Amino acid sequence: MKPILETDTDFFCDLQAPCFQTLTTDEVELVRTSKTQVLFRKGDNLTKQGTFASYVLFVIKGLARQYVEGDNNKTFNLRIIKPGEFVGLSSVFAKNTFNYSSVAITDCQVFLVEKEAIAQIIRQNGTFGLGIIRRYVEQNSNLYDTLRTVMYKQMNGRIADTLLYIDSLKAENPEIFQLLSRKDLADFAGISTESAVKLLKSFEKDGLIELHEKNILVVNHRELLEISKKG
Amino acid sequence: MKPILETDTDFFCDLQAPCFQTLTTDEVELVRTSKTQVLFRKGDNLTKQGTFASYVLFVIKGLARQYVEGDNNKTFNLRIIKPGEFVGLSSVFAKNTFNYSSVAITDCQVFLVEKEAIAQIIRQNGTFGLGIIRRYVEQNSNLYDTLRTVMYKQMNGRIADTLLYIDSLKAENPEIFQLLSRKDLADFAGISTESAVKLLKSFEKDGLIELHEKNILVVNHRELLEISKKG
DNA sequence: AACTACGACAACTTTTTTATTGATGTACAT
DNA sequence: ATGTACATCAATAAAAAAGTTGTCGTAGTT
Repeated sequence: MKPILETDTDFFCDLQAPCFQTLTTDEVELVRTSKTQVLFRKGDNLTKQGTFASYVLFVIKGLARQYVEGDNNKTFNLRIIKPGEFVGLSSVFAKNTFNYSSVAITDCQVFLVEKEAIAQIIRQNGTFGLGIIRRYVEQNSNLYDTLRTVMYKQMNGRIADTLLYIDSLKAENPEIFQLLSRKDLADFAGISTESAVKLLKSFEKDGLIELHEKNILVVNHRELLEISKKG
Repeated sequence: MKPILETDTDFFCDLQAPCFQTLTTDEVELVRTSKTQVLFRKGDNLTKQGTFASYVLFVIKGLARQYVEGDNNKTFNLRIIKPGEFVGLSSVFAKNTFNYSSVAITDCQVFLVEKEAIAQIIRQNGTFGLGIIRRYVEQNSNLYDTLRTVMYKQMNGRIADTLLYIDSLKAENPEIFQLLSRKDLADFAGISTESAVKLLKSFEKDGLIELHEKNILVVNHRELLEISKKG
């Protein structure tokens, strides 16, 4: 019997992703030997906040939602994780545990690399390290934006931000809105589900967006941006 | 701001579980410093088949379902994980990855111990090791039973086995059947959901069980056992 | 060839989850 | 004190998932 979900060979774009292009043959080999590939099905957790993190995840295919968990079932959505992105990078450098959870919103083909291998490669391959740092910096910057949004904006601005963010993913993932419930959107904006529903209706009435079941069409991008800025 | 889900102190039965009673003060300290505690919510994965396993999970509270994943969305349920049980023990000794998935069927308070700590304690505390081995052996034996069931029994025997197994958990967890769907039961028996539904009805007609929505009452234990034996 | 033991599919019903709406309460700002 | 910006609750509607049943096909048995 052969293992079913962990075969190396059945996924052609193995280490084809841009960020691995700078690796030497040896380094590719190191990654290859210390990696495993897993299919996360829609609904599976890629990471669970608080569990030990001994590896980094790299999404090859599929979409996931990253969120932080608070008390009594509150969740706050941070971002949509796309193919080509890492999850749990901080485990390599600092914290021993994942500081957020993430869940597949479509089936996700992911590979996992043990953190020691990543650390080793960064040590010896500056270009690769630079790429990692770049990603890190960007995530960090996004976090600041999010923080600002949560601290200073109110409902309208927040949901506008959320809509703009999700809409920005639509080019690559036209089905993205269908994958998110009203609660998911609310949790991106950090407002109650009911408020989200009401605001969406109100935005629709004002001709900013169109609601087609779960799909949302941004009609007046400019004005949404305005609302986002006003806060 | 204090961390929300990982506090040490907010769960009194910390290391009260029987299997930790033989630990010395030092050993308790070792566990304590290399553990983290996490609340898995209903539906969260405790483990995902194929991911790197650098720790062992110990369930303090709540129930989970352990299963193996096959091709195209087939899952086969292995057991219900109860409080006081370990998940992912094999990661300590052998395989570097979890060889099964598990998912919380109620909220689960769990603590995670890094495998090196467990290994260290086993090295120095034979009694503790013995307990671990005992668990291991039992799980192993159960696996053989399962294998036999799957290989040699047919529908009636399989679903009878499943009913008897779940029923055996009912004393401690009266709500257990309500936590499982027909598909879950079918996946314990390794048969199709439709077959499971039909068999349950037929067992009810024959007076072996009573179906009250999702709850199932085993009426004729003896005869079910008979069916299980006949295969 | 007829039979048995299933799984797969389709149609349908029931249950559960998600979405929606209005009403009420509260804290904070003006 | 009054208004604004929400959350929360409750009631309901709509959508999705789970459960049910009958029919059929196929593979292995007798």
